[in-house]
Amino acid sequence: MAVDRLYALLERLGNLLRTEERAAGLPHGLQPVHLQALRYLQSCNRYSNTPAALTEYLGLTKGTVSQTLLLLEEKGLLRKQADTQDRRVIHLLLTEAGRAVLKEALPPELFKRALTGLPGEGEALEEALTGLLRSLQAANAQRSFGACGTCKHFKREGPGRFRCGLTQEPLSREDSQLLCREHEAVPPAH
Amino acid sequence: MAVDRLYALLERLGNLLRTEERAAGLPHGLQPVHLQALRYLQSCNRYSNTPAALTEYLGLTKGTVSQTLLLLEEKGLLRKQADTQDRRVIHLLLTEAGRAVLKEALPPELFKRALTGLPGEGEALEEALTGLLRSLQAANAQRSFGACGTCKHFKREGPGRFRCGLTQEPLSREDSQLLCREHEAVPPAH
DNA sequence: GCATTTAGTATCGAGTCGATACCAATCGGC
DNA sequence: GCCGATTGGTATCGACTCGATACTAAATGC
Repeated sequence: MAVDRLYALLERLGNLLRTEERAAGLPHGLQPVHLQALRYLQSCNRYSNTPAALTEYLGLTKGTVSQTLLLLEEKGLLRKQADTQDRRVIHLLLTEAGRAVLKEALPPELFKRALTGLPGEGEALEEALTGLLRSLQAANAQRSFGACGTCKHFKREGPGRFRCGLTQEPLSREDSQLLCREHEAVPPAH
Repeated sequence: MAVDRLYALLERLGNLLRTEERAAGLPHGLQPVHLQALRYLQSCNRYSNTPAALTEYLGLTKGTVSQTLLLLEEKGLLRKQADTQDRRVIHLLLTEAGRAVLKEALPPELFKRALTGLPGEGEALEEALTGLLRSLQAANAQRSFGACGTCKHFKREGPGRFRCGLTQEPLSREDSQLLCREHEAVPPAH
């Protein structure tokens, strides 16, 4: 029974967010999925700003995402840059216009206002939702797209010096806060 | 900053649910919004099973919802019944087939599985999400569509005997658990 | 080297969704 | 009562999402 109620709650919240997002994108002629793509590209690292990564993130098919990107490029909100190593790969970079739109539209004003009344800045809620999301992603065999610094491959080498255990690349403090498509959550301590 | 993270979390959860829902509806040729409509109609009371109420619940326009209902009626998942009092109003009733589809499809299997691992049956999460939803609905000047028994018009008249302070109608125990479009949350105690 | 896999694009059709226009019934003044 | 305003619902249209399928090109594996 509790499962049904939780499901209904999440569905309703999702719809509300979507409606808000639709309204927020309307002045710019953007749909919810466009804003979501822009937001992802703004917060992902340099290995995860490709159509394929975005496809996994959004949970859509690559054909659908390809169309979305075409539209965003036409509107001048992002540009494509060929990868120097792998000539099949394309990197998606937000333009200044893209950043500006995002800054104006997300999160929607009403969402921010509704959240100010939340107890304890919503820390507990954030933790609970993260747990739920990880659980759902695990059940779906989906990537988690967490922040680099919370990944099990993340290694501390000194004050302000980090490294990725997977690519062996050094990481800056800013890097550690970006989303990574290779992210794997640290298994919870028992 | 915490607002951004919370927003991202909710957006992602919403997308995941939507993807699940899409998959769950596919075998029946139904879209997410169709399942949502069926679920609402299953759990709302007899004053709230109209196109207008569903429109408010889903946050769409009445034209859009009218189309959705046309499709569901064609598929034999619901039937329409004219109101005896107000001849403009139509009541939407799930058919057996509609109930069957819903029972099979929602909540999606993976969601149920993901939730079993949640601490404390998710009671705390449910409470937090309810608070967030109410807050968002208030900010949006939207109706809350809560269960009748949690409404400020709900009156206890004795063991198992209730009454709605708005319509003055007597309510059964089952009535008290159904969603109502006139629902207004009890203001939180200070 | 050659089959397989992976990254991305192109095209098509089904369907959502909002906007606009419309009709019928009810309600509110008076 | 009566007439304008409001409410409940439908119809139609166009923009857009999304999945499915088919395709190209580059990389990978054996």
